[in-house]
Amino acid sequence: MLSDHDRQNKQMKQKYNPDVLTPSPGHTVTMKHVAKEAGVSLGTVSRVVNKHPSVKPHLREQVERAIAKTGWQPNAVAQSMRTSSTKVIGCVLPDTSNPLFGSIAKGAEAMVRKNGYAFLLANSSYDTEHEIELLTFMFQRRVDGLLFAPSDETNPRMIQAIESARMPTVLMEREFPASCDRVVSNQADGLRQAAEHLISLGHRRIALITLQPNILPGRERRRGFEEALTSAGIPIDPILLRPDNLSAGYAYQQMQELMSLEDPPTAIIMGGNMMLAGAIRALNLTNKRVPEDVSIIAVGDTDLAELGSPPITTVRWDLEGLGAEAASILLDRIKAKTDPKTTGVKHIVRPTEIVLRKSCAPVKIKSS
Amino acid sequence: MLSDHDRQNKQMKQKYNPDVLTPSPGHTVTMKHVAKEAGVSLGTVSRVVNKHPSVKPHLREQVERAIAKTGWQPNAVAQSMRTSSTKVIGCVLPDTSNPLFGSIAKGAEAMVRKNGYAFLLANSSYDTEHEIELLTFMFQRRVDGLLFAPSDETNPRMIQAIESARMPTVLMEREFPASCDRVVSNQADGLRQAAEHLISLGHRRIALITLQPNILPGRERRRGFEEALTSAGIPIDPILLRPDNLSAGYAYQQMQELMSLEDPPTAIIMGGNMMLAGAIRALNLTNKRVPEDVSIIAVGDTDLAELGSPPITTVRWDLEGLGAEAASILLDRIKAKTDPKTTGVKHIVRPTEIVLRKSCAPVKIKSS
DNA sequence: CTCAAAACTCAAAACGTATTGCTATGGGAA
DNA sequence: TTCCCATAGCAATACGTTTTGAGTTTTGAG
Repeated sequence: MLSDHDRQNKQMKQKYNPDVLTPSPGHTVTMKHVAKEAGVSLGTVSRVVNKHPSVKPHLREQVERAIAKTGWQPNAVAQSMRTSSTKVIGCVLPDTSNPLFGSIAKGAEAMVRKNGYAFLLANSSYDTEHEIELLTFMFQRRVDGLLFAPSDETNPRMIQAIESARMPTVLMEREFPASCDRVVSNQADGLRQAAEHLISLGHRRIALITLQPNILPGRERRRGFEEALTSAGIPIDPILLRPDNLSAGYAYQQMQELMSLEDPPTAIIMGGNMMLAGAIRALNLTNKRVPEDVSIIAVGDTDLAELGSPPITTVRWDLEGLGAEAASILLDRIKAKTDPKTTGVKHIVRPTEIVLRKSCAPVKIKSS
Repeated sequence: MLSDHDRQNKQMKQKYNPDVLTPSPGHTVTMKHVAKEAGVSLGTVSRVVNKHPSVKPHLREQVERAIAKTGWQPNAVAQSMRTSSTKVIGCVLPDTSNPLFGSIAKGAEAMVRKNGYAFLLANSSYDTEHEIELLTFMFQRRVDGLLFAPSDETNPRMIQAIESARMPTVLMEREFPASCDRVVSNQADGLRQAAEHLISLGHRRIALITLQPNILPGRERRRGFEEALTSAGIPIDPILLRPDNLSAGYAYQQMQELMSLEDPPTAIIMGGNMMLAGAIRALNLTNKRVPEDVSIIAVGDTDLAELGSPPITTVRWDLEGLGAEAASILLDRIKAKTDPKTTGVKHIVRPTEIVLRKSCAPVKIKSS
């Protein structure tokens, strides 16, 4: 006699049950096929796959043969469904074609993959609204965690969004009032080194072109710069501070303005990794020579800085390492299932260093 | 009276059913919560969400309020499960920190995102075995399609792997004997232009440092180069052909060898986008001047080429556009559900161009 | 040789959504 | 007023896994 349920089940079989299907090449093969092939139940197949100890060697081998024969591959979607863990780390960056973010992404991706997670990448094009959309996008995909470098830390909508993002998040080169783990490089110190180097060469009129203060590196670079000047007893001339943008175009334009000042700077720090190109373009238009007429330091090391002429002194730090460490912290968070709100945020600061090349010279004695 | 199933169901409710749970902040909120909140059935919520026409405005609004109130967000994992489509495009590249691949990735990612898909990225580090693993990784995650640039087109294991990969795939800058859509740039033409330019300047001893022939650009660059020489009636001197690797280090080393030949080339083409840096390093060690002593053309445009001194003549093409077009073709494939094996492969060739700068000069009259 | 405990295996439930019949709830026509 | 039809809404099912609670077999001791 058949119970209600049996009948139901039987009917189902007639329509859908893979038991009766030969796993033809076109059809997807599931654990059911494997179970059928091995003459064993679903649960047993599962335990073989997941290396659960309590399954006899005999059966285990039988199942493994069946897997090989059917060519079954686990379906990560179904696994995610069942375990409510996607094994995916999301990563939202402004622009991965900027080698700065590209390298961070690479380091993060490697770490993420090494731990068996997948790496879901999205560029925001420096657009806060887009970033907010991407946050919900990542949440809807139920990523297990998020690596994030927002474009504007001060935007209230962004602050609100990150506060309510229901996923473990690690910020990279950024910080928030909200309690959020973060890993950053010590830009203040890098700029301090750069400024001190110039000061030691006798420069007193030093300009800084850098990012806007609504993201951490913008603030920190300025802070380190100003601290170095102040320590040396050099007053800060606001006209030499150009803290508004990170593009090459901005650097190009500010460079021109600075050089045409009536009392131009004798040294300029390019506080953004794309800026060197803009600066060189601007310099090419003038008859100023580096370092004879003006000393230059770039923040962010590149081929152009190393191999251009003259080679440019830069501030550099380990981008891939930063991405990797951020990923690592995130994975720890996920594994430990702890919340920064209760456990306390993790705040890593990584070193920066100055690499001396040929773009800085002692200041020329001013006609006095 | 309760049927078996009802009892079962009831029991279930006592244990798990969200109906009786207040969707507390910690708990995940599902469509069930929304249905409960709206006093409506699950199916109705689904149809509201999916904009199915047959739901009264009154109810629709009610459901939307419930969604807003509960803060429900669709679970993409469950959607993938149900629809057996993940809306994810996988992308496997050798190394995204190489700006060549980084730009391709960026263009692809933008296109993919624009179409509502997610972008799953993985670097293979130029390792074929790793690439094979990544193929099965991508399959297990059930990506809807794959963008791929393998590191070795000739490896039989790779050929086998790509043949049996059960997902729509578009190759970028690569080709396979297997029937596979692909989009490539016209490297042969680019190299032809480069070689012809040098020939027109009187050069006859032209060297080519380029990638190994087991990937398409390696073969095509060499082919274009040799065709140009042959057309001009210039014999090909094997000693000037260095087709083995794409790294800066290789270029550095080959450059040194070439320059110390007893009959050195008067012009050199660097057929790899990372090679210029190596070449410049090598040149910096010698007293050779560019372009006076040796003319240089680089394949792949970079800041260093544009802004170094002298600025380097290069062959360039639209990387982001290439990535975007590859993604676009893949998405079309997915939408149309067609198979290259039956429909015929799509093979896009995109133009390359030469950009003339200051690194090439007429050949010096040889002492004769 | 029997029985209790231990060791395995199995069937079924659950994850959150989309969809398919089907059942009511209307409204309109006769 | 009655009957029928169109249609809005509902309940149930399936997607492919993992896991649990409930058997069932094996083992070892008495």
